Amino acid sequence: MIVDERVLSEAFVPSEVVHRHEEISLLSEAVEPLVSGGRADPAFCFGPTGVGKTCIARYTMDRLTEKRPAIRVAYVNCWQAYTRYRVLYSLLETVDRAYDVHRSTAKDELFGRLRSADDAPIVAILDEVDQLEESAVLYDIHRLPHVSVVLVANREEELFARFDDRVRSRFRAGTRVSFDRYGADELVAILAERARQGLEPDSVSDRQLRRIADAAAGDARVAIGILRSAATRASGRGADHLTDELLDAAIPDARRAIRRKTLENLPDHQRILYDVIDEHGEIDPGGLYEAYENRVETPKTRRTVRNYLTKMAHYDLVEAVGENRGRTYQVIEPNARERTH
DNA sequence: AATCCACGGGAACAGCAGGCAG
DNA sequence: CTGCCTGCTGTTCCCGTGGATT
Repeated sequence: MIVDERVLSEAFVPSEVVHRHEEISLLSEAVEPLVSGGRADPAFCFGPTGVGKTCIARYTMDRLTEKRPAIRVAYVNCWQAYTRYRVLYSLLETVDRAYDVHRSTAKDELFGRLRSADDAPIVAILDEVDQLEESAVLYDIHRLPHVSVVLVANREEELFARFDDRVRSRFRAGTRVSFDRYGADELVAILAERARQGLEPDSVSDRQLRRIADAAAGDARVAIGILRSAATRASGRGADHLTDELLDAAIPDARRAIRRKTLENLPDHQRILYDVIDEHGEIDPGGLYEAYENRVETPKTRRTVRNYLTKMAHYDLVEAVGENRGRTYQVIEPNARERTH
């Protein structure tokens, strides 16, 4: 029943984008100078999760390289590359200058390499850029005349709050493209297109697509996740179309699956912290550390645990309620609506 | 007023991977 | 191959800040 699994995956960039034409043309305009050999101002994509920011950024840059093939596009996800070193490394990697770069290459060496890779313009898409711990790397990149950046993040205010002063002033100019949540009709159109490309004809009805769209509440990632999960189950039992029962199972699944995946990727100690918080529902920092301490053989220090907790709060896994003395921690439920991440 | 508790920045430190000389 | 060196990363130590609490 599934024809092409990639079409239903999260990283898939469709060759034709449904909706978002306005956003695409704004973004294309911003990078247009590159076509004629100029330099583009920084561009920003802002919006909540699952509204197509990353997808559109990639799509638009793909179209750009069609116009001018010499342009190299580097995609960097700042969840993984959150230090200056990793960002530079990741950029070099996609630009193909990472050949003999190794772990022990000095940062300035990496930067120098990127600087000398100026035979063709580079567009750096920095995804989830609000996860960057050293925003100064943006300033470094900005100084390179042959590198243009597209920054992808959730909210402008929070992003700029994390910047240091130099970066803030440098990036004040630039094109902002903001993405709103999809309406149900738009989601249905997106799903229909994915189903057309990824599934056998008639394996899912319009009414079912509508149901998925409603359940996803404007989040295309969740919507596609539901479709994928339902389709996988269906083909697992040899069915040639989706049944409503399969959908019933897939809908609550999709959000939880995303959560489970992030939890699985969490290092052990952080997982345990999460579990403790989850079991208690609400717990004060002292009690949390105590419980954690009893559960592992070699506990990390309090300071390290604080680092973990701030990190986990960033992932939107846990939440600190209150200030100073009366502070407590609790988990954020995956189905919490309208998260402010 | 003194003490407690929590937070987070910054410096120091340890572990590790890879380069390189012998 | 071995041992030393370099430099990133994660962890810890130290400490100032600020709001409770006694």
